[in-house]
Amino acid sequence: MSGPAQRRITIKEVAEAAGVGVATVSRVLSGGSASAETREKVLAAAARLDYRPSALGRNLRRQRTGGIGLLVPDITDSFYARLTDGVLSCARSYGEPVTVGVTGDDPEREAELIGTLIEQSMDRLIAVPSGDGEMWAPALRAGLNVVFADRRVRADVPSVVPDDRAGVLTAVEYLAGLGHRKIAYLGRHGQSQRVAAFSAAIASLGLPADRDLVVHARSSRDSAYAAAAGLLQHRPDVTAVIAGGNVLGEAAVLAARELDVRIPRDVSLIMFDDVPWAELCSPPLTVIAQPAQDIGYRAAELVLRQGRRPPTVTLPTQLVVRASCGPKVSVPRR
Amino acid sequence: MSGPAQRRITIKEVAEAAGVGVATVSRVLSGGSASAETREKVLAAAARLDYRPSALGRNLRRQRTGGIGLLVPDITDSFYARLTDGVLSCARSYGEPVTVGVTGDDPEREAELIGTLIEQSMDRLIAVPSGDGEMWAPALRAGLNVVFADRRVRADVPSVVPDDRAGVLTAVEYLAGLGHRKIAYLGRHGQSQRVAAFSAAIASLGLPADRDLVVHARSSRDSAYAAAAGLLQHRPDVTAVIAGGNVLGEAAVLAARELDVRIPRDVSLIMFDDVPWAELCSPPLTVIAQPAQDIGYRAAELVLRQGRRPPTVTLPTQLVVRASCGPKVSVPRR
DNA sequence: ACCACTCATGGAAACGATTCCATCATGATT
DNA sequence: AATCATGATGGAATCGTTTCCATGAGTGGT
Repeated sequence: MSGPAQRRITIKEVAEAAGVGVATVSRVLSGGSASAETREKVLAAAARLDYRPSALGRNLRRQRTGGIGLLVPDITDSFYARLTDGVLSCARSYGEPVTVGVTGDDPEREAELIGTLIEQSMDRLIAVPSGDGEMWAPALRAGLNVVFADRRVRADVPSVVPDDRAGVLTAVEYLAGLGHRKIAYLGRHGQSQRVAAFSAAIASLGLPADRDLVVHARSSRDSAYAAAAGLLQHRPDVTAVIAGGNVLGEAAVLAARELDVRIPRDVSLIMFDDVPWAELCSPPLTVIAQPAQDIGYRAAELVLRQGRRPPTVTLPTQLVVRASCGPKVSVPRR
Repeated sequence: MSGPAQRRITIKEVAEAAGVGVATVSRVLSGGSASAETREKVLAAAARLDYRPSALGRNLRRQRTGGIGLLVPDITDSFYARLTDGVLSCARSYGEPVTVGVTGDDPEREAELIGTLIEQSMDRLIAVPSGDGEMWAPALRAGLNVVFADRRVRADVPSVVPDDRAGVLTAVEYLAGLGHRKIAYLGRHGQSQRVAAFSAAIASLGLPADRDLVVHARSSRDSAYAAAAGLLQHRPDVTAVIAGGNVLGEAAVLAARELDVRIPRDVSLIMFDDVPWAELCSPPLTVIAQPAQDIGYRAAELVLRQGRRPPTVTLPTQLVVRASCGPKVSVPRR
């Protein structure tokens, strides 16, 4: 099927064809100094032979692999897909390849993937961290150039995150303004920042604190559905739910339908992350939009442009009001 | 910030620590023959020093980079995100890293990305091809091990594709059974297979052929919306639309709303690719489900397991009836 | 007791690039 | 005219691994 796998042109052959030494070829091709005459000869020979320098040789000598590693919990989640798109978009303009891994929010899998990346001598990594900060100590000690995206678990690693505090506060204030007092937060693991912001917001508005009002799911759709259904079923007193991501939001809508809980009549719903279908949904979902693509792009910039790196870049979120929130019902459901 | 970038342990140091030669270490670690005694010494030394072989050195020597390249048109599109997930899932079980690039369905960008991959000596590639078959000749000649996914543009390259013919036929038959005769296909570039299948299905059912009933969009959401709006606006006689992907379907629903065309009363809609939100949509969308994840998984298997490779794997699609199709209206719109 | 044969073992070459360093030519300065 | 500075150039070392090949030890057979 495939041909005789034609051998690759090496720098030695180019040198021979141009009648110069390999060192000169290398210099010309990587912008070193050379006389106009030899430069031309080398360039001509390289073009004629269609020479492509092998990244393998270069990387071995340079002791580092170009390219970026990217670790996301779930590429199927629109938020992380867009984040990935941002990374790829920035990396492309630098001509850097990106190696993607999905962690499923499992610290063990994450560690395994980091291991693979280190084995490849990859020295730049963008990650949506699953585990706690401790886990990253060995990777950092190995000289890995890490940037966190979406979540921040260590102060000594540059991070690009959405403004969770403001986003949560906006959502809670909006719901409180509608008269809601029992507001639940439906989140996934790894959102400690947001849960903290949620509790703070609840407290600052003088609403009743209740630890059971934050529910956690794992990263699968099944787990999200179970968490949403559990919340709606066991807490008929909550009148508003904040879903901490589009998968959670989707699960909440589905669970509400199944349980015959109407949105927004019976319970109001705000979803983190604006996705195209939020508008198509019935009812159209009120959301806190997050700049997923920007987060990825900025993280890639940070990891590619070494040097002065701000500890944390925080990107604004935005409340988009549609039709999934209404005034508090006067009598509790059921 | 980052520490003194501790130097990497090399095989030479392990050999020294174990009191053997480097060749022996290499043999032990890659499963060659060695006496039980030395094997143990080597393993102990490697463990003690936390030795990780450098993929760089290995790859240079072996003249090939492990890992898989993956080229998709748009990672933001749920279909390709799921396909990617399938590839990653299979690759993970082999411990192979995956390098992802997005082509935007632009043959030029695609060629550029292939170049980058070849530069990395990557020799395995899974691609959703954007251009025509010709484009791939150089890559194949370079000894690249290619598998196509989702689309098949060359007979001499193994491909994993959904059963477009059956899927389209099912959709057209379903709509015809509802009484529709003017059925439009809203597709994107690169779907020549499906367009051919569409024309064949129309013909086989004795429906009027009309070339203008297939409309093409580029891969952006804007382009999809424009195409959908154009179709609905200029062809009030079509009573049913088949959208060739979830982005197109989304655009069709949006455009229909904007133009006050009601689904399914005014026009019926079938969307290719089942996505979670299809059920949440108003109305819930009737779809032709495609096994996106499976396509990716199978393609990865094919590219990883060399040897006997079937020319084409075709995976079944499935009609999922929801609420976006109705009987043909008796009077044309407007 | 000698030969043939197997098997573990380590030295060294190879992969393809970059880069240090020595060499040589040329032009400028004393 | 001799010396020095400058700059272009090519040989060779280097990166970390795998693998070829030679060596030596040990075993069994005649």
